[in-house]
Amino acid sequence: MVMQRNTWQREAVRSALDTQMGFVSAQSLHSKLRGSGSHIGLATVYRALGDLASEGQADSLQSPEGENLYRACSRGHHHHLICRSCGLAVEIEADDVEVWAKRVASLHGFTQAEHVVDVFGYCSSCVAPSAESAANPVSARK
Amino acid sequence: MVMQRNTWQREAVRSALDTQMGFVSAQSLHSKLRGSGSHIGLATVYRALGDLASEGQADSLQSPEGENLYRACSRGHHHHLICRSCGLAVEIEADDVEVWAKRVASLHGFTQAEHVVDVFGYCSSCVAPSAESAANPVSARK
DNA sequence: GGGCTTATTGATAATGATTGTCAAAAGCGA
DNA sequence: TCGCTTTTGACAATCATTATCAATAAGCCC
Repeated sequence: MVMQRNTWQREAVRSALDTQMGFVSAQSLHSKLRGSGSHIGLATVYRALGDLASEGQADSLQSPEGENLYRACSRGHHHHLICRSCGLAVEIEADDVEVWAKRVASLHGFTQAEHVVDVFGYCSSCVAPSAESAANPVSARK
Repeated sequence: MVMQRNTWQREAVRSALDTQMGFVSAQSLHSKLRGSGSHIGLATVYRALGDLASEGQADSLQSPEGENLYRACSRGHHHHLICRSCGLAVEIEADDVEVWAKRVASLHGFTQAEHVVDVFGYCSSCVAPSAESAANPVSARK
């Protein structure tokens, strides 16, 4: 087992993530840090975020555009309601869904089920862009 | 409006997708096609898949590794139970989840809610790799 | 069939996020 | 402080995907 060392870089990433409202990409967190004086390396930000995520201190998900987004979070498994405009994320309870996912999986003979459940929308502050005329909302996949 | 022309390439992609058990990436569909003689271009496969997806003739989702996966499918909105090993996908009904997602979204003042709900696991043919010893299952994100 | 117009193709370059490399720098226990 | 090891960071390397653009081929009218 490897000894984990404490570096100011790791702290910088952790606290930058803490001050963040919603989910952020590694790239934008890196530029924010650079913007505030720190000259931390990009690879380091990626590493730190990856570590935080695997330690359970951060939560990660993929944006519809395929970027990996992170958010500070210490609690266990849960899901999010994410604003497509400002990135605001609300943690939501989804016990029903948990149960449903497990049931569906075993019903079909699947084991070691994991699930991806996230809801995207526009929060009340970010009113939906031109309501009806939005014939092609962001990330319409189907 | 633009006129849509019928090319053998488009057909090739469509039928290659049809003969596919589960979800495939554009890349692997391209190599499959090349492997069977056709010398269709990669960009064309991407374009064809994108078109199929936006016409509703194909279904798309992101793998945990960040690739876009496609599958032939003509029905409306639904979700999948996907085998992490062989890619087999079972379409699952999730009316409860639909309702839940809408309710949660409006409960928090979110509008134009879309959701991502997919369950990954190992199908009965692909027994989970060394059951218990799997301390680090594929795509463990948290 | 013969042209004509224009959508489509495909080889390749470009992009953009993420990861690998490796020498230099910095933790931390002694 | 010393020395051993983990980390860092600049940069190169990957990898999926998209843009470019000249060459090709569909659909159509004759």
